[in-house]
Amino acid sequence: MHQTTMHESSLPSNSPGQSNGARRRMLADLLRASARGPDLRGGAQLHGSLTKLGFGSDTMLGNNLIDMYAKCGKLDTAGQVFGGMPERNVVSWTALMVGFLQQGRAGECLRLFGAMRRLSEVPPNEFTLSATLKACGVVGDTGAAVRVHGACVRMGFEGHGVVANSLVLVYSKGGRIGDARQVFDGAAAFRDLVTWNAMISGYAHAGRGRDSLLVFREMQRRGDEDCQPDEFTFASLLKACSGLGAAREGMQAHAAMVTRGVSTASSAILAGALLDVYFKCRCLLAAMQVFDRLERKNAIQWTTVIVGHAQEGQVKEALELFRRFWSSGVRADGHVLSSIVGVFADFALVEQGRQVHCYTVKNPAGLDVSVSNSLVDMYHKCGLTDEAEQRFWETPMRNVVSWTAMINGLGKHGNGREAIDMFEKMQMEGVEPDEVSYLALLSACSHSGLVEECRRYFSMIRQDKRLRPRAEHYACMVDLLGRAGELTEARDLVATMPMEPTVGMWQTLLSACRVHKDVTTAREAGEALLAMDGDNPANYVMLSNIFAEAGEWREHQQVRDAMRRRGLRKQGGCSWVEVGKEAHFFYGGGDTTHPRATDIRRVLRDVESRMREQLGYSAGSSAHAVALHDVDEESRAEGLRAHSERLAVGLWLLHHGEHHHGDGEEEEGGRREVMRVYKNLRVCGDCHEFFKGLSRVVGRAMVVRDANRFHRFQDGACSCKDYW
DNA sequence: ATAGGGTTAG
Repeated sequence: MHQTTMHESSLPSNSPGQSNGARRRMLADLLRASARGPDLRGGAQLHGSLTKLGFGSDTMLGNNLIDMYAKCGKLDTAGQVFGGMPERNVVSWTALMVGFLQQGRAGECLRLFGAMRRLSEVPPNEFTLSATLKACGVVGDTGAAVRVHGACVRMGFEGHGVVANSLVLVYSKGGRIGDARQVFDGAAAFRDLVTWNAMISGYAHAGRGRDSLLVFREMQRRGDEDCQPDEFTFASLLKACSGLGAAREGMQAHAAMVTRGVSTASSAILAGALLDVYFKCRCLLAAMQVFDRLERKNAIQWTTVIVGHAQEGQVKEALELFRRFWSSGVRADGHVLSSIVGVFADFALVEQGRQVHCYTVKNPAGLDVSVSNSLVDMYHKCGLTDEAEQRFWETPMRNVVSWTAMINGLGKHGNGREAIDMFEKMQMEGVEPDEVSYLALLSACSHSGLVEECRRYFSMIRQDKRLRPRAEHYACMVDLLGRAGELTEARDLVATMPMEPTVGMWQTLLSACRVHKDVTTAREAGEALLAMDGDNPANYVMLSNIFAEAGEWREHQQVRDAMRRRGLRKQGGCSWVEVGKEAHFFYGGGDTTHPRATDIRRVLRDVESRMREQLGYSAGSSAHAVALHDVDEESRAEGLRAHSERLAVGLWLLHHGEHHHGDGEEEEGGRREVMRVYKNLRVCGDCHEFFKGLSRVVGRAMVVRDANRFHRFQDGACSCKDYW
């Protein structure tokens, strides 16, 4: 931070021959400079000098002192000065309020406003009211903001710029975008750049990117010289583009920034918004160009690039960036940590997540309940129920999110009864369920096939006056009915529910059609799905597979052709495995880039021949494999051997020397380590068969997490009952 | 004494 240096010679006490009034003004100027610094030492020195000079009771200088101490983060001292003043005016009150507000203590700012109204005769001015409105926004009390708005009108400040700007902001943040617009329109006569920026940001915040762009264009069209876009304008504009996924507008905004000389160096937030827009628009190269050029990178910018890569499936790059971030020494806060743990959860990178867990034990951010919740979720998604539970019970101040993470985790592993127990315990601890926790519960019941319980809880949400079932809750019921084989009822629910069917619902219904081999319903659902989400290759793959498995080769081919005509390609499979605290990635179609690729193939052939001898297994002979690959038998088998999930398992076996001794030795603590492998898509049916046999011949449990669920293989069987 | 921007767990 920039420091203002104070020289002894510049102190007024050393400048004889000045009038008292001139000294007083000079002290005020110097205090303002110390506040800007901020320079506490210089400011405190001035405090001493002005007392010596007999200005101890001066209201203006007292106000300057309050401001200076507040800007230096010394609110206690600012409060002492305030308390010791013989006469306090509106500036004294406002300076202290703004001080609390800027130090993030909005509640105290509001209490101070209350005290001012009750205990003093001093009327508030436009700055007092503006600070109060902002504080209402920070504590999320829009109702209080409306009352303050009333006070503004009564006192004749409504039209004042500062007040209007704060009103626009507090209304748009409080979800009352219509009221914000009304204030904005009413302030047409004295709009300044801040008013425009407030409205642009308000629309962006409310998810109304189009309106945000329109207000920006209107400002541009007027071409007012005082209203040329600055870094604040561009930050909000970019946020709007990002929300819209509007790559072209985002790039235009970036270009306009460059021509206007607004650089990413002028604000870290602007740089962050620019990164965000490029990631949302999937322009990773452009994003990284911006990122690489940043001289100083903050934690949020690092998080944006890490999460941005992960969301594009570029896990390897995300991890590399995380490593760089971790060693850069940039401090991470709770938000950053929970976002990053979220990435590890999505990709089941438990060792990476543990690293963060260890860090949080020593770091104050570890106390953040959101970090704890994300760790609970991560352990569940990595299949480590015990560790998730331990972390859950260690969480202080558990909230509804903590409980939901547990309900969800238990549900995903097929422990529906335990999930219901958790839901009941949560209510006994006085935590009210919300929509998301109900959703977790429904999904847990559905996964465990608890049809009646699921129906019961579904009707409970409808009875709860606070809550309303959303599309996801209906989707869950569709899933449940689909799994139970009640495809007609599922189809009827989709047709009669009070909202439009979502893409996810049709996908769920389609996958149920696959399990229950219902080609008729599949045709209908498939048609609706492709009409809504025709750019997603996974939909074509699912539908064509259903036709193939039913022997409807003509329709199978039609769907494949439609997909090709659209220029869509099946998303590449990718699997990974953690060995030696390092994640190794394999891509579909015979990835030979791993340094031990040859050894891996050898190990897999080894195991396969043992499976053939002991269990009569042969690659590519299962019904799904035959249906899915319309090629000759030998190349079909070769293709399956090249599947990424098998290569990942091969590396695990190689690393643990497991293929040499079938019974394996006991590992530390007498517990045998479980093989864990992850895949971005659904595990292929033939690999599923392969893993069953494998768990038998190596005498070891394995957990495979794919895009859909967990599979636990043990002694020749899998925990999931509904896999094709 | 003077308003404005980005990330956020289930």
